[in-house]
Amino acid sequence: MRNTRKSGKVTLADVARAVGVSAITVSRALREPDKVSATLRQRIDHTIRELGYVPDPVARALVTGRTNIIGVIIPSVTNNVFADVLRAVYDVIRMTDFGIQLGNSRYSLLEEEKLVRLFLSQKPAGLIVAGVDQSEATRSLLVEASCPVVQIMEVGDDPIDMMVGFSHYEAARAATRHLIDRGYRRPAFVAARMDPRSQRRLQGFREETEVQGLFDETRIITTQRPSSVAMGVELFGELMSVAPDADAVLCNNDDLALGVLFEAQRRRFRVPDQLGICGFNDLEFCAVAEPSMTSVRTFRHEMGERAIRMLVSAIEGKRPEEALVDLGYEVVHRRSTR
Amino acid sequence: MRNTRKSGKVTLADVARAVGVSAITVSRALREPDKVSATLRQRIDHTIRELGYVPDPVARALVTGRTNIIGVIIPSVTNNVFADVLRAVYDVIRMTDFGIQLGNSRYSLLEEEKLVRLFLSQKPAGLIVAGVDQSEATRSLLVEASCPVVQIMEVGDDPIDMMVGFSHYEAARAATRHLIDRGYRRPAFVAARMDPRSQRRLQGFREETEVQGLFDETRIITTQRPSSVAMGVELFGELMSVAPDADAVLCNNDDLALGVLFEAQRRRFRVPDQLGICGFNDLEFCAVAEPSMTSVRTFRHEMGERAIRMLVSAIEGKRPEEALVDLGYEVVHRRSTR
DNA sequence: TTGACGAATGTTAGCGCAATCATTTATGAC
DNA sequence: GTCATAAATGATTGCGCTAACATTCGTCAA
Repeated sequence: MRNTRKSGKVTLADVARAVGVSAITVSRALREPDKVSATLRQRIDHTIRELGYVPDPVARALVTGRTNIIGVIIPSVTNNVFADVLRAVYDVIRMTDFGIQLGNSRYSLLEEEKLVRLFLSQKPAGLIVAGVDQSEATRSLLVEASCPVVQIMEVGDDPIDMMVGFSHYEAARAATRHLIDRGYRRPAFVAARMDPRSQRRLQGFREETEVQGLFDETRIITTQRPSSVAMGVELFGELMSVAPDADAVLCNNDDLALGVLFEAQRRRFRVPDQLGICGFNDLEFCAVAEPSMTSVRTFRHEMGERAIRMLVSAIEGKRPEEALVDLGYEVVHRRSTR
Repeated sequence: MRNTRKSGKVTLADVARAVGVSAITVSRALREPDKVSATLRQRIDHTIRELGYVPDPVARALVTGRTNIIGVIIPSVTNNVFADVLRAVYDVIRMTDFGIQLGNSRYSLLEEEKLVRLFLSQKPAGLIVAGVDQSEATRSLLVEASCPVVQIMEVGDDPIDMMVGFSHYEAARAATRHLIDRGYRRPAFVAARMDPRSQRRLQGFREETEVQGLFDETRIITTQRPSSVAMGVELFGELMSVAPDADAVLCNNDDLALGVLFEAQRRRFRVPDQLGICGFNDLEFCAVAEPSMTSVRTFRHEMGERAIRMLVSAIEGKRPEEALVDLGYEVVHRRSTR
């Protein structure tokens, strides 16, 4: 009957009675120790430990109208990119007594909206959401929300509240320029899971190649299906059957790039001479791959860290001066491009 | 002043007043629709929508003593293994109105204990924790907990409550046997982040090689540092300097295996003839690597799914017959071993 | 028509805590 | 000693909801 065990709960009132003070004094000793005399505070602390009192966050939330839960809504839990951001979030909130409620919108605006409604109904202390492409309804929910909100992964005009990210368009454009600078003349773009960020990267690729007079629609291979290494293999195969003369591939992420690399090796392509490969995100493996992988470095850990710090500051009433942080990117040239 | 906006909250009482019934009737219409007459239920539903009433989960939790939050405590958010499990959890939970509070214990028993205390104080509906090696204090907290608990990733004697996983010892032993069966006579074991599961895999490797008279301490390379592809590269380098005659490597996970593969390619090893490589977990990339990677398949998605289903059933009062589920494993032979 | 019984709805109380305002107790200037 | 002032502590109230018990209504057999 583990579900029905009496918990023998110790309340504030119990502590107060044991110490011989009123409940509110114990409450204050916990939350504003300065406002309670030193000796009393000690007696209270001692009794709390003796009785094993643990504050009830639910009751506290009911009366204050706020929980100490920070909601984080991301489109995927398996994507390494978000995992890195999350890790940073945890590294920071570990020191605090905030908890993280994680929502997975699975790249669906509808599911995202449902999650935002659900989270907001629970009175979160703050919210972190990925991207800038919320539905109108979601957006207005967040604008009206009575808690701070940070959008991450991207930068854009009119943040809902605060924002930390970088320009996917610019990053992809810089990577494309890199390929062209390295002498590749028939660059291709390969992408899966065409979410809004991927779309903007494609746009960066498109415009840079157009400007340089090297654009060719047939060298753009995309799919809505989820991204994976295997998908990189498949899409590269498709590219080779459609545009076998492509001499470089800008991949929408490193997983795809790894798949392209494997498949290129299977087909005995000489990388980087015959085929240049550029990934996106610069996951840890890029540096040690064989050959090492050129990629666009993004500052995911810093993104998570900045986001959660801004959020916590805002929760505590100290809004940051800059509501919009652009962390930039960096094209890391390695041996998969000449 | 987005923090102080009046929310103009609509309560149960408001709905009740508008409909002309008592609050409890509205409450019932929401939670036990059968107990309210059809016509009244319709009027109530209509008014709820009209007024935009949203139940307050905090108030509900205060009076019922339970939230609808399920706590999940894992040691790492960047490890793909846990991500796959999490994804399954979300796939199931999406249909329900449970939320997931995710805790990251960072492979520390102390942090895990802190998290369990924190989570339990918040009256979760249920708890999922990774592994079977909780501290004594954590364990007794969980045993005393007034909610169902599922341990995942491993199986072991005396579950705290319920358990879904597999035997890491047996899986590693089977992989070792595979290497030996394939004719490798000087197998090595490479591992990072020696958590309890890694220890048990090492034990499996050790005992199988001992039984077969092929054990050699110098071919065991481990480190406490976190696992990564780069670490695979490094540890393989170490192995080669200490035991250059090793003819196969059982890696503690696929990331390490990928690192070993890259470094082996750099050193012009012929895989699988000169060097066999076996990973662990059979991440998606294994099947499409070049050469494709032998690995031990583990059923991570099913693990998450079973765990969350068992948990939700238990929350609803229907305990599963079998409290302990062993999902097994499968050695997948590919071209990285002959 | 009566009464009995189940279905439908209502009344009361309180979950544990903190906001608000009220009171008491030190502290120190003169 | 007196008074003003600050510091420390307390009483009351209610957050929004549901458990437990209480009442009313409708239906149908005799």
